[in-house]
Amino acid sequence: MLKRTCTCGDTRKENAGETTTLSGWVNTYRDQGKGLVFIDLRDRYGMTQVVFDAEDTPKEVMELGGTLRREDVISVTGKIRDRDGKPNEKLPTGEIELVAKEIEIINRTAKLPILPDDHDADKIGEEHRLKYRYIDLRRPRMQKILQLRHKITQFTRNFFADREFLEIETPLLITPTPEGARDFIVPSRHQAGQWYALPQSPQIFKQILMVAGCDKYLQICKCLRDEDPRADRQAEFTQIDLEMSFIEQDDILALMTEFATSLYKEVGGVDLGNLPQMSWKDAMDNYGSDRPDIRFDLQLADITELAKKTDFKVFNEACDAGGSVKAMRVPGGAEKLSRKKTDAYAEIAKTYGAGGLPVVKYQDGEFVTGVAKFVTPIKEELVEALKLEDGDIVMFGVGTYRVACTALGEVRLAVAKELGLIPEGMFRGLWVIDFPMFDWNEDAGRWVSEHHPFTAPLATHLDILESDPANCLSSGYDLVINGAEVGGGSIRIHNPEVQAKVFGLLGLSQEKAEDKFGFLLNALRFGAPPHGGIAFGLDRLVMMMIGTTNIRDVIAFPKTQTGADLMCEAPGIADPAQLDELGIIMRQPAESTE
RNA sequence: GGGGCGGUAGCUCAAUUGGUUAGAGUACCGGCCUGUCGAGCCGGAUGUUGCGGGUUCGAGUCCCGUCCGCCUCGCCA
Repeated sequence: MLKRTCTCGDTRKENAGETTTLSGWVNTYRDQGKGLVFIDLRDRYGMTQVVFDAEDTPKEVMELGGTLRREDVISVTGKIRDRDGKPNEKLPTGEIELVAKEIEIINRTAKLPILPDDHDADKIGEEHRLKYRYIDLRRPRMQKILQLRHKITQFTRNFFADREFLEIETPLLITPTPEGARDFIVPSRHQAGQWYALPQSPQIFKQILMVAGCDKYLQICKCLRDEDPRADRQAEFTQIDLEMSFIEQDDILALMTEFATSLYKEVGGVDLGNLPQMSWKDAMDNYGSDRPDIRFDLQLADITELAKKTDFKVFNEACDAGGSVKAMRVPGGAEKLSRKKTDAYAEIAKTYGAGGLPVVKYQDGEFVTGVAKFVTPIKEELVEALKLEDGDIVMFGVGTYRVACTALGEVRLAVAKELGLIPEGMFRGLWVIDFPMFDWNEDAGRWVSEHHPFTAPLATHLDILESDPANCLSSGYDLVINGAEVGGGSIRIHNPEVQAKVFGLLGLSQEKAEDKFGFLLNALRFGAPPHGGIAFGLDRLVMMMIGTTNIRDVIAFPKTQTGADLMCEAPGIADPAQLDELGIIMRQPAESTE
């Protein structure tokens, strides 16, 4: 094999005259006739033009050059030539070209299903890109993403290694636990009928590492949750997982702020600024979300008390049921937002559980259209409360507190997008803190953890943990950037009695808690240090820095919405002998007989 | 589990009201061309219209079912 002496990305003008060998894929070929063929040779590092020129290239090499097609793999040896007055300004190597003297055609390509060209690859159906991932990943854009992802993990390892964190692996085959996401399960051969679970996160293990005296832990690890995916969510994803001992919330937030801001600065070239803290309540109240996008203003106001004074049935029913009425003033919205638009926003509100989206315009000192007749009686107070100005539009979120907030919060995002209120290229982050410990789940008829069952209540709220769980706040915290949750964590419970109380509130009997989490409760009994930590979503960090909303773009081998890997065709059929060994009998689906 | 969009040549798409032989660009194949750089020009080959059924003289088009992909609600401690 002709061994390469440099890559397709690093030859420059000053290398002119040198003899070099390049290896790579034929990105494109331009056959000018019998005496002149150009190819762009591509590898991970870049692209270099190779020219087969009858005046300088041996005849047999010339002939082979003419047969090259896109994505053939070759090695070429030749002399670097200055292109003088005719550089290709699109390429870093554009000032030179390699004049072919010797060629080895390593592998011809079969007829290509897709082309790895950034120019048109974004139009290719994702199904094809996933099936032929090895071709798709050749694209410069995908290579750039893989490299960025590597830079982020390298930066992370260095940052935390410099601060005494130990990278420690935790098991993939663990025991199924109640609470949380649906587990992927794996059968045990030695103990037929018993099952491992794949970890939803290394949560309990990293806490036990703290009990084990490891003090500072880091792992970049896969987490698996058998739940339906979304554009920004995949059943199999990666976390930057951290835990520390003998610290308090502020210590973690300070260190993680330093990590996040320096990561964004040094890898992303972006100034995150400082990361303000906002309580969960303020986030919900003012932005209608526990992950507020603070790149633009447009805040919500609570007008529940005012709404009670109206005769509007929609308001009254929500208020009578103990719910809320939220209002959002859109400056100048009366003209900018047509009926068609506000109808579309109503559909958004409905998907988040609201009955609709009452709307009113404020023009010439009067409320007009929509619910004008219902809110006119509270005109003065509403104008005052929302600081309304002529030409504004007001939208209302109505329902339970969470529905009213989130429905209007989602409309807020849609309006901002429509009106172009979100500045391009801006990154704004914040810490959301003071989460509630619990959320009441009507279906289950019990409290469920807002964060997870190991999250400690705020020290100042420990006394109301059992007496008033609804108002008990936790020491949880989320890092939110541009309206996306990129990380979250908490101070953990390190006292077995407190942990047992929380399990109790979650409806776990003492027996079941001991059965399912006994190893954690046990560990806490043998000298557990105070500890806490955080996990960042690596995929989300990469997505944000690369500017994509598609998580599959930042994963080398992602899965589809039904959990399939279209390239390797997972999941697949297991051999009956394998199943037999595991003691598994398939219940034949009725319709699968053909 | 629910809602929405899509599936036609290797790829990206078109195809009128249900009507002739399902077209175009690109990739591929052949030819021409000595400075291209998304090369250009000329020609060629390429189809289970996702799959199964139905309506009809006639279905890519209409109906039913089903599979796959994407977006989304629920779900994701």
